[in-house]
Amino acid sequence: MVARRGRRNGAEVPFDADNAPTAEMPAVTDGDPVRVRSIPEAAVARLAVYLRVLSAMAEQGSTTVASEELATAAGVNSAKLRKDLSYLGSYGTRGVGYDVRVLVGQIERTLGLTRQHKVAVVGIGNLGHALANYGGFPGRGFPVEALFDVDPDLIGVPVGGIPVSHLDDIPEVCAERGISIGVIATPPTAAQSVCDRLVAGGVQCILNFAPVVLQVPEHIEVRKVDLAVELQILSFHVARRADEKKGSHAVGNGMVVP
Amino acid sequence: MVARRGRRNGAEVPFDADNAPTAEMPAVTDGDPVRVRSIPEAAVARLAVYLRVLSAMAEQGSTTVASEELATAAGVNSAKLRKDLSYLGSYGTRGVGYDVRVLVGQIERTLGLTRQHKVAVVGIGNLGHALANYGGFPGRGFPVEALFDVDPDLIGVPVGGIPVSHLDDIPEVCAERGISIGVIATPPTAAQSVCDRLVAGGVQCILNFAPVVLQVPEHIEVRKVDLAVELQILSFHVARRADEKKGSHAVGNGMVVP
DNA sequence: GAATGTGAAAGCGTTCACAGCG
DNA sequence: CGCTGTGAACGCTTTCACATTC
Repeated sequence: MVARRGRRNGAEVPFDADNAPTAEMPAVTDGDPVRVRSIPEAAVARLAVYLRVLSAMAEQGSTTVASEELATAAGVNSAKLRKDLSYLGSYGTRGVGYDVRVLVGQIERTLGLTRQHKVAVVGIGNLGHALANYGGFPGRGFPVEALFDVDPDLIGVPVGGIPVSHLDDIPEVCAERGISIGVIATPPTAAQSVCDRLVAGGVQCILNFAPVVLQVPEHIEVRKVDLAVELQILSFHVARRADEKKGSHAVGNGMVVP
Repeated sequence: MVARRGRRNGAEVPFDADNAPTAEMPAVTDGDPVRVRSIPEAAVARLAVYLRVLSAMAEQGSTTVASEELATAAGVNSAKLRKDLSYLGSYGTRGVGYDVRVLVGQIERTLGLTRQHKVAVVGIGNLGHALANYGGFPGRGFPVEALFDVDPDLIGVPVGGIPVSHLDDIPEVCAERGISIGVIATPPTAAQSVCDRLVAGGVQCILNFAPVVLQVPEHIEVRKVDLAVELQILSFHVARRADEKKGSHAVGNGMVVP
């Protein structure tokens, strides 16, 4: 996966390649004082997955879960899972497992999900439409509060309950409504300019669906979702597999081409 | 199940790198034509990005490009870029740079883009619709050749030129049409069952938009695109930043005290 | 007995810095 | 001289394995 990674551009920074995911915090105990040791970026992504699995388990009435079980459900191995959870602190009970609700709470806190993050979607084409209609976005906590497009026919039309505004109004509207996450679902040509306006509007993070490498200031976090890249990675694996005729030994499914 | 982790080797040629984890091949790679070695997964993802940038450059008439320039355009540093390209072989000219067209060709070949990969989209809701309408999918080479849904009102209706079939017909239709990539855009509850049927239909790779961890046989490659996870990662960074008022002093990677 | 939490080791991936070549 | 190609150093992740705790 992934693989991923967002920001970074700033061409020539002398030293300080920054980018080190560090997040430190004061200490201890439960309650609100979050204790955030620096958590590896890779672990953060998995925490979100664990959270989903745990939520499902909670709904089904599970109260505790062992690392092995949770790991399996999340598609990782148990050592990794325990290590990941250990970044949150020690919330398990030896010989028993983890309390599901406690863990849900801890992960939510760590991921900052106790706060709401208002989302703007830019580009109300097929994809933007789909995103806007997700209605309150996955698992709530990410309400869509602004939509933008250039198409005059769309301006003012409500999509998923929110009227579409014009691209030109991005900075004001975002600032006004306190948008913290901008989603770019425009054609590639518009993406950079949209991005700049989002930044101008005070947005802190950007989720970019446009196939472009965005240039952003240091302090803006960017994640990209690139369909073409995903498909090409899959294509690579298909090709690799096809060339793997060599392995000979009992590989299930032969399918070789001389 | 465990997250997969494939052995990866190169894409090409009779020779099969011994693919043992550690070993780099001894340097002896002389100017041989395309001798393969294993390409890191992370590099593969970037190759796709380089390819896009290079194609754009080619269209604008560039014939050669230096690593520094290409790297900047792709949002990486030049050392990484050169390393990545070196996995393809030596196609640059010292003191000059890379020939754009040659590089495009090499990357396409490595990514398996010289072949077509037929795509099926399952779940013709908002997102599936958007995907189906991408029409021939990003950058051609990934024609959508089958659509599936459960909704009786949708069956038979053409979307983006392809009539929608029923989920139950996934195995037959996929096998018939030689689908190699399945895209899952269904609600989470349906995803695993859809996945199983795609596999039964001979699909080799799956791109999963549903927020579920899919269980698949060893030989199937899965990539997931998870909106909720992306947003939660961004949320984490917002939270981290908010808590960062603490270290106060300038960016310099403050290793803060507990 | 059972399962967590974690140092230490093993793998990977990125960056450095320079040799090598046009 | 300029720029590629790459061994080697470095740092992040994952895995191992076991002491620790309930």
